[in-house]
Parts: sequence; structure tokens; C-alpha cells
Amino acid sequence: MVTLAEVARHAGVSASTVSYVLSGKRSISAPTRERVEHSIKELGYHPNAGARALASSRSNILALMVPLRTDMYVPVMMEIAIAVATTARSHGYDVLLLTGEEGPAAVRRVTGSGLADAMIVMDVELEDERLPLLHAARQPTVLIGLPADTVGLTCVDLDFTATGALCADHLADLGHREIAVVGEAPAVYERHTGFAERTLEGLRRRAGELGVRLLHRPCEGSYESMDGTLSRIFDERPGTTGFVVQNEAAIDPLLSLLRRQGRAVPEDVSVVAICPEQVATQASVRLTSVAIPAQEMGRRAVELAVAKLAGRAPEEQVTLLAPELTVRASSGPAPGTS
Amino acid sequence: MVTLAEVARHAGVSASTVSYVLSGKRSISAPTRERVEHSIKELGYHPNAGARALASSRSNILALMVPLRTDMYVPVMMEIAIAVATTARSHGYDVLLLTGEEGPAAVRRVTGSGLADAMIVMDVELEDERLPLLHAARQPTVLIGLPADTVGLTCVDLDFTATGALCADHLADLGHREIAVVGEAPAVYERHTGFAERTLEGLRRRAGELGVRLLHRPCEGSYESMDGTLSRIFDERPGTTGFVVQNEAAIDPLLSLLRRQGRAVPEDVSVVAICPEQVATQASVRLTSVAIPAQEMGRRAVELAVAKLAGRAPEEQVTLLAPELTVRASSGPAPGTS
DNA sequence: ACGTGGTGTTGAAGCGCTTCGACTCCCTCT
DNA sequence: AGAGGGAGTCGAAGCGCTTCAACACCACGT
Repeated sequence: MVTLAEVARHAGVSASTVSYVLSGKRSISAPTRERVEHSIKELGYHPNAGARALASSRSNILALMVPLRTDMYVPVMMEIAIAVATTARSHGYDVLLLTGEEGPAAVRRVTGSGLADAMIVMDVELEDERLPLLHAARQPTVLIGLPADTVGLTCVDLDFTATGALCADHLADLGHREIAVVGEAPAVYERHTGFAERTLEGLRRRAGELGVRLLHRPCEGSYESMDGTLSRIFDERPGTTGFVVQNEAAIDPLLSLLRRQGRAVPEDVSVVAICPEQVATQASVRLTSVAIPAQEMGRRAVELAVAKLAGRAPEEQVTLLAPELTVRASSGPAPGTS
Repeated sequence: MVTLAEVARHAGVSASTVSYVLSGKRSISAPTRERVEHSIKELGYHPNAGARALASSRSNILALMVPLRTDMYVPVMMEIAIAVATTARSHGYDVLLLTGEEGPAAVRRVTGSGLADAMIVMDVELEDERLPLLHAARQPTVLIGLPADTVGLTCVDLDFTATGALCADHLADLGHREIAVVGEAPAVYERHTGFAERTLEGLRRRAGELGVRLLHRPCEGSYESMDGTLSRIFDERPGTTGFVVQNEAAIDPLLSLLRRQGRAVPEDVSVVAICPEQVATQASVRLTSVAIPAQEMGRRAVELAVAKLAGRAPEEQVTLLAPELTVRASSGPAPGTS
């Protein structure tokens, strides 16, 4: 292993000079810098991460807590994770992957050991048990998702309330008077995951304002449960002509079952999905959808974390990304509308 | 920040004693140990990761390289990643997430800096450009996937050759004489990803042995491309009655399109999928499938890495998991078979 | 009584890096 | 000409931990 001291000797300078060449924290004359850089290359020197972390009390690592659940909005999670990793690298950070499984213990471990300089937490619940720990931590934190109380927190999320309202608007504009919401799996609501409840709230409020009837049914992503859910919806509200789907996994089953039942999309029923662009464009019908900007969320979260580390970002800051609805082939005028 | 020295003072022992209590590398009398443990709890002490890494030259971190591509076998990747993270934790390791984007540079950075103790590399290509670097690294490596040349490497993978053969066997047993393989996207073959080519090889060889005709067509995961692929298949081989699908994303489109064309599964055509269990059981038809044991692969990879770190594992070791085919509702006797 | 071999504990020497203060030049301003 | 100051470099003091060699102690066998 080549050490900084060896580089210094090879270049004929002191260790501190090499360090300053590396960090740029002091000015170094061009000839010296070149000599040092040449020695670094020649010896194949790489700074030792542990020593660096110890001396500077900075690890250049960002911790990312992702939920363990493999059965839920996986593509979104993965997309966020990759955006986080990529953005982090562009700022000189590496990413430590923590699974939600450990919960608060993981937070304690990371903050206590100084393993990471900052944390990014996904899949935040309204009353998340990790919040008190994160508040108390030395390291800055950024949440992807919104807890009930955001005092003193930095959060990034899609504005799901506005998303719900947007969906309601779109369907109401097209003349739909009875809308069904195919939601996430019941477990998601039981955990009080913010985004699911917020979407619903946005939908309900706007539907109320517009005089549109709204029926919400949670739904697993399988064909069986979608089948059951669909029957119950049409039993209860035979006049339903508009659907809003929030569960990615339920999209294919929904389209498939509607087709089998002889209900044409968008002639008989309109469908609006809340999902990543890719899912919307690859479904059997090109879906009118509100995109979940996974990449953007990951990127923003890292940038906020880095800004907080540099001391140039307020403690409390809630970034809500404005939803955008793209009209595609799955929504149209309600039947009987001129 | 509480340091080990403070704990030592508080407990009335030397720093080294505290260290030995923590690591268990020397015997400590029960009373002393209890005193130290009590002090640790009382002061809320957490060892500093950087200092530890520096002094012991062990970071207790495993690096995991995942491909960047978000559009490909995402659920499998995610499942492996989570299994890796979980298993690693149970061995006292954390996981550093590296995206494939950086390629060899990431390998150099991690091995050079001693950031991680070992590496787990996913999505290995047959002639992977990272291999030479991994060979030269101080840190042990485990590959998930098989490169062309495995000399001196530790690899874990599903036996895809056997998987292909198994699928061919199953369909042949049911009397199918013309089989179509709906493969991964063309890009996957262009990159010479081992598993795709191996599956095909297994299929071809066994089909040849059994006198079954085999047609292979790469396919993207969208409806459009599936539609095109399907037409070409039936144009070229109208007698096709068996399908093997390897691209997860293509499964739903395939089933959907077959249904629309009036071809019943499994009465008219049989479908065998190579995918995770969950995908097979949640599709519109419960699919006969060979499971991709993502969790198992992740777990094994970590265990091998840990074993190598402990010096109790051979340098070269290829672990091929035996495929298992589960018969479900998508495969049956070929039409016209008694 | 004495050596012997465990067992439990300690002091001190680093691990490889960052960073602070100090020093030396040399240029500029008055 | 002398003060003042910026630029470039260095030495040394740690950062918090691990680990090695060494020591003290006790119980044992002879």
C-alpha cells in the first residue's frame, strides 16, 4: 500500500504539501503541484478512506435508508436509489445502503459511528419512529416523503395532494361524475404512509368541490384482488366511468380485466395512473398519467444533503415537486358527453 | 462525541481493556466486562468507524456493484441487493452501493482506498472489463453471474444452462415440437451477458437432442415490440405451440397478446417463464416457471465473501444453483396430443 | 519453596491522514 | 528603506482505535 508519506518523499516535499495538493485547501505553486501529481500517478497512490475519515471527521459517505419490502413500488425505489447514488458520486460521495428492516437501530449505528456524513431516508411514515433519532443526530438528514410534522426537517416529495386534485380535475373536465380510486395495498394505509393518504385527500377534496362522486378501494397488485376490487366497485357504483390507479402493480391487471369485461378504454371508462413515465408508456394502453419523478427526487435529496453539509441550506425546508399530468390514450370524454 | 478513552476512564480500566471487551479478542473477567459494558451504555458510546478502519485496516463494509440500467430485471436486482444488505448486516457488515455506471473506476476507487473489505459484483459480462482489476485487488471478490473465464474467481449464479435444458424438457415432455424463445432485449445479448447466452445454449442443445425445433427472438418489454416479435414468430413457425420467456417485462404483454389473438393458454400454447416466483404467481395466468432465486444468490454471495475474508474459502469456487421448475397453469399437453 | 503456565490487564506504538501555526520569501506600498 | 502582506511550504500534533509485548497475579505440581 502506497501512503501519502511515500508520495511526499518521492516528490521531495512534505506530507502536508501532498495533502494540500489533494484537497486544494491551500495554494500550491504550479511546479510543486505537478511534481506531486506526477508522483501520485507513478506510485499509484490512493488515499486511505479510514485515515481520511479519522483525521477529517468526514467519511464522504451518504447513508440511504430504503424500505425492505420488495413487493412495493420497486421500480420507483430503485430509480430513486440509483439517482441518489449517481448524484452522490458527482459530489464526491459514496452511498451506504441501509435497509428499513433495522429501523431506528440503523440510524443509531450510522449516526453514532460517524460512518456517514448525512442520511437520506425514504418511505417515511406519517409518525415515523426514526424521526426523533434523526432530529437528535449530528448528521443532517433529508427525507424523501413527508411525515405529519415537518418542523425542523428537510423533505423532498411529489406534491401528492396536488396530484390527487389534478387527477380529479382531469376526469371531471372530461365529464366523469363517478370516479373510483384503485389505491395501494391495504398495508400501505395501515402504515400511514404519507403519500397514499395525501393523494386520497387531494382527490376527495377536489371531487367534493366539483360535485364528483368518489369511491376509494385499496388493492393488492394481483389479478385476483384486482378482480375482486373491480367487482365490488361496479356493484356499488355501476355508473363508474373514471379510474385513478395508484398501485403500479395493479395497472396491468386493471387494464386486462376491463378489457375482458368488455369495457373499452377510453370509450367506456377512462383510466388515470400515478406512476413512473416508463410504466405509463409501456402498458397495453398508453396511459394518461401523473409521473412520479423518482430521479428528480433522488437528485434533489442528495443536493439538499450536500448543501446542508456545506452549511448553505436552511434546517427546515419542504420541497414539493409540482405534479404534471400527461394526457395519453387511456382517458377521454365520459360516455354520453357531447 | 464519547470516545473509548472516556469509557475507559469511567470504568476505571485502560483503553485496551475496553477495546478487548468490544472485540472479544482476549478474555476479560466477568466483573470487568460488566463494568465496561455498563459504562458504554451509560455514556452512550459508539466506536468511531474511521478510527476503527484505520487501526484495524478493516472497514466492515462490503461493496455491491449493481448495474445502472433501471429498465432491466429490476425486481431481481432489487431482491438481490436487499438480500445482500440483510445478510451482510447479520455478519456485521454494511453495504456500499456502487452503480455500474462508473465501471472499472469504481473498482479502483474502492480497492485503492480500502473503503470496503470485499466486493460483490452483479451483472457480470462474459468478458467483463472489471475482471482484471478485481483479480489484482487486495480485497476478495464474489461475482453474481458467470464470466467466460472463471479461473481464480468466486462466482454464484443460477445454472442457466440447466435452466434452459429444463424448460426444453418440460415442453418436449408435453409433446411440443416447435418452441419459441422470447428472450431479453437485444442490448442484453450485445453486451454478452452470461445468463442470457447460457440459457439459450441450454435450450438449443437440449432441443437439438430431443429433436424439437427452436426459434429464438430477443424482445423488449413493451407491447409494441412483443406484438412485432409474436407476429414474426408465428409467420416463420406457424406450428409453434410452446413459449419460453426470459424477459420479465415481456410476460404480461405476451399473455395479453396471446389472449387477444384467441390463442388460449395452456390449451393452444404453453408458456414457461424464467422469472422470480412472485412474478410467476401474480401474472394473469399462474405461470409454469423456473424461479430465479434472487434472495438465495444474494445470501450466498455475502456468505462466500465473508468466508473469504475469514480465510476459510478457496480462491476459486463456482456455485451454480440447481434450477427448479414449478408446473402451474400456463403449460399443458401440446394440441393434438393424446 | 520454587518454577510453570494460565489468565487478566496495561502501556505504548502506531494506523495514514488533516490541519494549525509558524516560517520564509518576495513583492508592493508608503 | 522599512513595514506590511500574500503565497508557498513545512513540522508537529493529533484524530480514536487496535494490537503487541510485557507484566502481575494466582493456583498448581513437584
